[in-house]
Amino acid sequence: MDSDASLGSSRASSPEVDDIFLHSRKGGAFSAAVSSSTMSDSPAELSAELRNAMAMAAAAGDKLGAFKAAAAAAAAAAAKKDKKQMSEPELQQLRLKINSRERKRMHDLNIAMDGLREVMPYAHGPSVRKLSKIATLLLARNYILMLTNSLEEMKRLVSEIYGGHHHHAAAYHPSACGAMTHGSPLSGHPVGHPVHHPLLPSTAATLTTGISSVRAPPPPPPAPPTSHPTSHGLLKSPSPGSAPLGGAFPHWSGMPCPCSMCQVPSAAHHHVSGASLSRLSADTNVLLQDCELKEVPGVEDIF
DNA sequence: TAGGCCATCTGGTCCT
DNA sequence: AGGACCAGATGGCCTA
Repeated sequence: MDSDASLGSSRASSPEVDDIFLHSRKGGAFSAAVSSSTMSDSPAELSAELRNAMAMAAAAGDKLGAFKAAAAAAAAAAAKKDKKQMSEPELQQLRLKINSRERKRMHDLNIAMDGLREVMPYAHGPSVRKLSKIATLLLARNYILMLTNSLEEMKRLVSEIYGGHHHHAAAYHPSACGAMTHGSPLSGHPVGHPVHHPLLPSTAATLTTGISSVRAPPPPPPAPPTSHPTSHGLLKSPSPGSAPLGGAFPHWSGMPCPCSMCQVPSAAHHHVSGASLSRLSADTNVLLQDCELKEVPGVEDIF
């Protein structure tokens, strides 16, 4: 049906997104997200030849598939000739085929972006605006840095517990996290780094399988925000019944909060144009809802 | 209404 | 040669 299926990547370094998100795309959420984009597959200036092909194919199937099939067929025929020798309709078919590929590529990119959004610790739900692409990327970067810091901190603590040397103590996470403001030395640090640790429940599995696991139905309304006193238990497991990193983000009680206390050092700051800051700040406010932190410390603290 | 975000088209370049 | 990748242009939609 879909000629795009035959237009798979030819690069070994480009894993087919269908493979990665196979199960997810069978669900409704992704499909809806992807199909929400407008498909202008029927330009007004279609050649009569193409319209005929489309009409014939459309009789047997859906319009988009028919269109793509016709375009692919024509393009395949046209491809045998030199571009300079191709007729106008043939060039048009080729152009349509290329456009279709590019659309698919961008759709795949958006699917990956949605997958990234799903594992990001921010409020999900129909009433919450989706993170923009740039905000998603910046948050993801920060999140990774945060997890990295947490991992190092845990390594340090473990070495302390087992009588190891106190190497690079306080070198990581010099913020208020730790013994200072979070009640206990361990509180305030997120669970979820993909490295299995004997003292912690393995989260590697959930992190990796969450990507390809079956996507849950459309996200439920945002989970009740968890406040600091209860949300920073380091060793807490995900709440029962929640799908770890799949579907709507289950708001792990141990998830890192994006508040300024838990943010990475300022070295992680990046360059964001002033014009973008207002929008990013707006997006950031969504993140802060999880923490019940209404004061926005400034975008620099988040991104 | 301006600005931001996004999808799409398009031509060029790079890679396999 | 074909396809992936990239960036610029364009137009639509939405929000402050």
